[in-house]
Amino acid sequence: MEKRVRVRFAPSPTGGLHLGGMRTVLYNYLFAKQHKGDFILRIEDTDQNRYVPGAEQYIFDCLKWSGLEPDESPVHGGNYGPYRQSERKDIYRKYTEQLVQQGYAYYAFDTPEELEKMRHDFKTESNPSPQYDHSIRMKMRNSLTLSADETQKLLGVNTRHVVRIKMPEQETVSLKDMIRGEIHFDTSVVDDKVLLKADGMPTYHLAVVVDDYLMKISHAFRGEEWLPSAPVHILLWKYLGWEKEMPQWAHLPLILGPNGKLSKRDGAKYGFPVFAMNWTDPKTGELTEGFKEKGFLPEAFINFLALLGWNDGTEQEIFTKEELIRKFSIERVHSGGAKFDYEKAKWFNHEWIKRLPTEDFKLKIENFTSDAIYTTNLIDKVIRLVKDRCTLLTDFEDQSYFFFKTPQEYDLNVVKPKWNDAKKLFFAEVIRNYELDNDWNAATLEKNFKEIAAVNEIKPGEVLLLFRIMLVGGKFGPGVFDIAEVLGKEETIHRIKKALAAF
RNA sequence: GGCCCGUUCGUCUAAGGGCUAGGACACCACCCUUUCACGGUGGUGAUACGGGUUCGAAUCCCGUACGGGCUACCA
Repeated sequence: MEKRVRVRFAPSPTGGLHLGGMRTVLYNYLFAKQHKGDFILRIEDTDQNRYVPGAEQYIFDCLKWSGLEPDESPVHGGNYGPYRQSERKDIYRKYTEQLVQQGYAYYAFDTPEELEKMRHDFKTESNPSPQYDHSIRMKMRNSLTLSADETQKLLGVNTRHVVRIKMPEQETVSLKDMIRGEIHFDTSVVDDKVLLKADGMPTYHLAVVVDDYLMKISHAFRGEEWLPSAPVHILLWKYLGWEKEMPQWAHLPLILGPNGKLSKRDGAKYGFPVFAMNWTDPKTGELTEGFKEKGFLPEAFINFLALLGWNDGTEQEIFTKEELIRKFSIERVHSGGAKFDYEKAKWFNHEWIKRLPTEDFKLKIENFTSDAIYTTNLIDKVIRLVKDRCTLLTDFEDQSYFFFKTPQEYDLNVVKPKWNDAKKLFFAEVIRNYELDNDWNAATLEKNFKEIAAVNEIKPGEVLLLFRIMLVGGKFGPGVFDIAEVLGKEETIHRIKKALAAF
């Protein structure tokens, strides 16, 4: 049977597209691709209050950058549309009516004020948050307590109402989770969840069941936070007569921050991204940083995300997307939450940068490097020398600017104690020697440099560091003769002369 | 409060009744490099606690503690 795996998002980045949400996408994607099935994205536009302009496109951009594009979605289309819930209101209404007729659900006319009063009146020390459940529902205004005539009258004049599921008393609902095994719930402690809201839009509980059935979803993986409402969904599958077609469930563990669950705030507070890409909230103007703009490769992003709660049982840590598709198994996903470690995430990125061919690296750093540097003819040579020193793509310019700019200042603290007339003469000789050099490669440059030092009875250690300061200004950078080779004869000699004047 | 989920080095994790509990990140030391990184070698460091089952428990069972989630006309 064909596998159809789906993930759902609210059109609001905070509604699920942080690290945890992205990992949910990733696991759904890997499972679908492994079984040659379809990966389906749904958009949860059931709550207009949560809708954020531009968020839907942003979600797709993030998936595209990560290489996790869905096969079916509101923007990609498919044979099971429409894919937006706001366009499926009639469908939800129809199944809701069916549930009411069969006695599995009921109309509730309680106003928000009445609900609030209920929560206040029934609040006790041992029950701080009373629920609309079997013990309360007969004390409220709904089609269970009202006569049929009264109910019809209220409905006839379009009284605002919701439809609630009628949770049975003292039944045990069991769920078989692919990660956690069998889980049991007592229906007495689950409340009568709203299925259809007063505005005619479904809640998640109704939509997830109706959509999954109609769209022939075979596997549904979602965050652990959904576990408590799973009995509602299972009962709905049963009540609607679709139990045999119910998807297989897996509830993924949470991703935690430095203290407690990972939040958008953690990112700002500890200086690491929690979103795949930069997001500017159009309402507040607040910017949340993304891994992309921070200088991460998408390959590294999905690699560390996949390993946050899963491994293949070997000691392998670096996986390509293709390897992940091949080796992923939902059964090996952990049941416990995982704390996000930014240092390790950076390590993954470094590993991926080291594996990147220089031509690919060059393409990746284009947006992180100023034009003045990127367009020089030295760039390819510099990349070869500097690439492996970059942990983030943004590191490149810091690691290479001195190739393109003659030092204006020198680390004189290093120079002073070593500087004397003998060194001055030594470098004058180096200049003379290098001026005659037609080969200009690091090996001969080093050989000649050390020969001159030997002749002058100077230990190479006495002058190597000075040479470095002359070329780059400080104690940093790749091998000093490699730098000289890339700089070229003219610039190298120019820098020595300039430094000689400045020391 | 109730319900549900969870707990192995600081962090991510391996070990599914049987050797000195293995690896990675981070940290430390040494080597390499007369810079800083990379790299190499080594080191510090964990089965939450208490019972039970068993010849034998990180592993199975019970309890406790701790952490997390849910408890909306949000997802």
